[in-house]
Amino acid sequence: MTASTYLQVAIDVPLRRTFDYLAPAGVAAERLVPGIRVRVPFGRRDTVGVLLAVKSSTQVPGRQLRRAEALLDEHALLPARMLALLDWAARYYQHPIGEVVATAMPQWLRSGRAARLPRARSWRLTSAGAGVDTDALCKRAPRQARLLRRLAAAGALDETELLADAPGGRSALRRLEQLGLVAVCEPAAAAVVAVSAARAAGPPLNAAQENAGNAVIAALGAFQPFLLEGVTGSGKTEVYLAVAAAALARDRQVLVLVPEIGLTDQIVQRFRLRFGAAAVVVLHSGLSERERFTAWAAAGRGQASVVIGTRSAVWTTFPRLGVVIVDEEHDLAYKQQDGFRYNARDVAVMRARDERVPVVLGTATPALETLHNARQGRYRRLLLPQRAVAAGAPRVELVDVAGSALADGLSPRVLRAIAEHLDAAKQVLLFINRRGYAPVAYCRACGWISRCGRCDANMVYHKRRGRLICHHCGTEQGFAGNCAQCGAEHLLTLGQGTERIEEALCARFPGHKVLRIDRDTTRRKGELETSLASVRDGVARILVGTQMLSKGHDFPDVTLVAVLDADGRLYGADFRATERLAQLLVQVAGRAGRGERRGEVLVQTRFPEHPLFSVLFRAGFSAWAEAALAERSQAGLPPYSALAMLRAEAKQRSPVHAFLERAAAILRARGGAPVAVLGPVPAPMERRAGSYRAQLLLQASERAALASAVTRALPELEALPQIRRVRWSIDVDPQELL
DNA sequence: AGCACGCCGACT
DNA sequence: GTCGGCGTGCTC
Repeated sequence: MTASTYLQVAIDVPLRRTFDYLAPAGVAAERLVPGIRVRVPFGRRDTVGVLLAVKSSTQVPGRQLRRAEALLDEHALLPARMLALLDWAARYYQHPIGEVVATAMPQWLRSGRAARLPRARSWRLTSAGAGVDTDALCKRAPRQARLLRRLAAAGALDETELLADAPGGRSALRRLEQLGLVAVCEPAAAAVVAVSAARAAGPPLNAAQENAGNAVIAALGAFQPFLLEGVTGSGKTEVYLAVAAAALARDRQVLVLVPEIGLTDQIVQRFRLRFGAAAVVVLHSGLSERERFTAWAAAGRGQASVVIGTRSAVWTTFPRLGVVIVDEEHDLAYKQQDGFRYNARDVAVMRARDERVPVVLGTATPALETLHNARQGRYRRLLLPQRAVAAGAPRVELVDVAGSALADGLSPRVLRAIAEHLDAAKQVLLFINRRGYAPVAYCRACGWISRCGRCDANMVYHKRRGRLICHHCGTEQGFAGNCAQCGAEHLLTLGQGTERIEEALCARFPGHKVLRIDRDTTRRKGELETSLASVRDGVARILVGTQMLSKGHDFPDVTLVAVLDADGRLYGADFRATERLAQLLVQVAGRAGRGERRGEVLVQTRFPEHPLFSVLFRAGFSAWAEAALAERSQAGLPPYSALAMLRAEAKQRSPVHAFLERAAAILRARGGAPVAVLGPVPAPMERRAGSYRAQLLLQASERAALASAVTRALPELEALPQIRRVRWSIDVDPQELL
């Protein structure tokens, strides 16, 4: 080891720099591979960092340099390409490199644990196990019975495949082993998990699906983004499967991103059915650390063919990535809303570029940014025009509720329609974007309202729980209908949420099962699946839910969809509010009539003349989007400009503004003419969870000008004495200006 | 983010 | 007299 070898290390701290170390004593130079983990002394503690580069010189004075203690890996956990992507992401999102690198690694590895995978094992029945009456066992131990049946059917199975879709399977398997009913066998003895021809073929594609799939398949091996536009039911997933099959046939791996956990299950099942359970691994926040590491490592070693995951799965490493698929690319869930505020869809595109592979952005309602890229020719547009199952587009009707007093928020027109569809033995879906019973409680006697003490917001009445709950900070208090101030009874509860709608429908349509689906009814694991099952098997007739119901799920017997509160977003403060509403309305309409019967969509609004409705429902989403893009262009808003938001918050108001005022001065000085510095202004909900919040919006027509202004200004901001009195963050490409 | 140092208030 | 409050400074 020569003295002129320095390790440049990323450490998981919120500092916008790296740290140099001497190599551990007695380590061969060949082992100093960028992408391995190193254990290093850091301040007064020890921590795990990632080696970014090996250098022959350093700016750090010799007396400050310390020696790394140990190398934790033999091979790079993060390959050079991933390190380059992370470096880009840190600069693009103006976020500390150490935290960015940490994002790309499971906690299991960040904490310094060995990167060894548990050895792949296979299981077989013992003779005792073969003699078990699984029907009898099913009563007492259904999970064990299920595993025994699988093994009986397959002879022997790889552990991954055995435990796929088997909740609680790991402990059941352990128990079976203890009982001597199953045993580990050599992998060679296990049935080979072959992707049989029949399995890989899938159903025939229609012409549009075929064209779309072929266009992507023809692009395999080079960078090319595709916008796959298809309404709900047009069969995007079949295109994904065809593309994945082609990539797999070339011995390439596939990354599939989905917006949220709830949507992984169904897509995972379709991929597993097609390619075999062992080929497909899942990555989302519902996994244990061990499971997450196992899945991540299986991808990194090329053992998993397909990774399906939520936002953070975009950082999975692959030795042979072949294609990236981003489902529902417009979804806000791809944007991380705290800490390292990346957008997984945008990272996916950059990732595909680095890896020289195609990326497919699928949606019925493209984000305006994506549409703009397609119009500029940067993305190729693929259309799936018709519904694969042809029932035709649903009929949309606006229900004018201006000036009419509604019984529990339900107009006579909507109630009539519900009765009709129920009589026709169909199911009904109602959307209201608010949980709880009523958004506010009010005392006529003394004027008291259920205000949250820590937020600029009202506390929502949750009747079933008998509580008032603030949806912004979680503060709760008991509420039995009496005024907290004067003790008066029978307070008014104003407005409606899912709970009240549910109650009203139960009263009006006795004999029809009403099912409410929102965060309150699906809090525990598996509850959503149970609810969805009772919709599909027809037990539930009326569904009331928040927008979590609007996504992805296929209910063939739902023929009526009603949106009860579209107006909230019609005049929202955020310039993207109408984009969200347009996307929601189209997605929601897609829930109606996916079976053979034509669906009906009712939208309650006090502004039926609003142009959004006429354009959206007469001319369609594309026409609306073209108009919206023209407006954005006029106003100089994204995608025709770049935005960044500097936010700050503190327990008192004054330090927040003191900091942002100083920051604004610095940015105005450093940014020059191309960068507009707007603010600071209080956040739209200034007080939240006891903190005062304010923000500074930066806007420039050229992204590069904005980026360089921020890059130049940040060191000065960090040196401000006021910065220590606030919590602050920078958000590049903010999705919500709130 | 941690973690330690340092200088002022109510307690075994 | 000390335990501990959180302001300040630093991390190769």
